[in-house]
Amino acid sequence: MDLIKIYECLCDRTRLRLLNVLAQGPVCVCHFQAVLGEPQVKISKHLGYLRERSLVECERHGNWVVYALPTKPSRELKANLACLQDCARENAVFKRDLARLKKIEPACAWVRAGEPEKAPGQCRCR
Amino acid sequence: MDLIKIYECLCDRTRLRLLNVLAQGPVCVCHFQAVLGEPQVKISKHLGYLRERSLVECERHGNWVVYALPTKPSRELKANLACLQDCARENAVFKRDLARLKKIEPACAWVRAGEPEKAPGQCRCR
DNA sequence: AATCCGTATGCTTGCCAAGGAATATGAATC
DNA sequence: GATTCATATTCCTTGGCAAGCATACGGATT
Repeated sequence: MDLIKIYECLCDRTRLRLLNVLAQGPVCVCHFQAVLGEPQVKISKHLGYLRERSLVECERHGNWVVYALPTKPSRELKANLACLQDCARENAVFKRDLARLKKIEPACAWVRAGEPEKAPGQCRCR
Repeated sequence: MDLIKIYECLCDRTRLRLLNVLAQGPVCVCHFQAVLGEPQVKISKHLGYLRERSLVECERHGNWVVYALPTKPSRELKANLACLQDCARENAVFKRDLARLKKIEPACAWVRAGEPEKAPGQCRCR
């Protein structure tokens, strides 16, 4: 049952926040740290958890690792992510995260534009 | 976050099967045993788990205890149950359960009709 | 009151996940 | 080649849940 694997990923607060942010587009790990305000280990471990279970994909560009939702999600995953989006819309925590993401956006424009060669020497979003 | 409580309930195979069956209407514990083919303890414990977290409600009629989905589910719960239904549609295990439920239906018509006084002296569905 | 039936609860064992501290990796810069 | 930066992994402790066995409970029947 793939469904269970999905629900296991969804039953943690931190992972829900990660997925909610990812729904806006690809994001680099340091952005997650800035947006969620959680320690690096925590973020990295949960991303690893999601990665092992194919709920996210990642790509390395130099020092930076950019995470994104799967390009070809299963029917079940697509349905549940949509449902999550629906539920997140009215949630204070999720909305706050998205607000912080927006503030950071200028610093990570290169990610959104898919131009890793424009990445700055040092992270400027924290 | 109520959402997490919901997902915690959904990340177990047995509980998913219980909820899938309940989506068809109220069901008594002995029916679950017959439909899922799982031991009584297992069924009862998972129903208890769901009950504590308000994903199901129950009502006692003599020896029998009839379980049902909440009469007034939250927005989040409603959305996720609908999503589950959507995902379950094409799943072999879920479909098999519903087929077994249909076979048993005559023996538990009194539940569906809301007529506990017509319950038989002994359970006839196992 | 003794018994039977359907259902629930304690108890134990084993596993897995979360969190944090320290450390490792891989890539870039000096 | 040594250092710096972003990210990942390891080790450890703690807590919670699944499963099964035995037993308790509540209601009906005799």
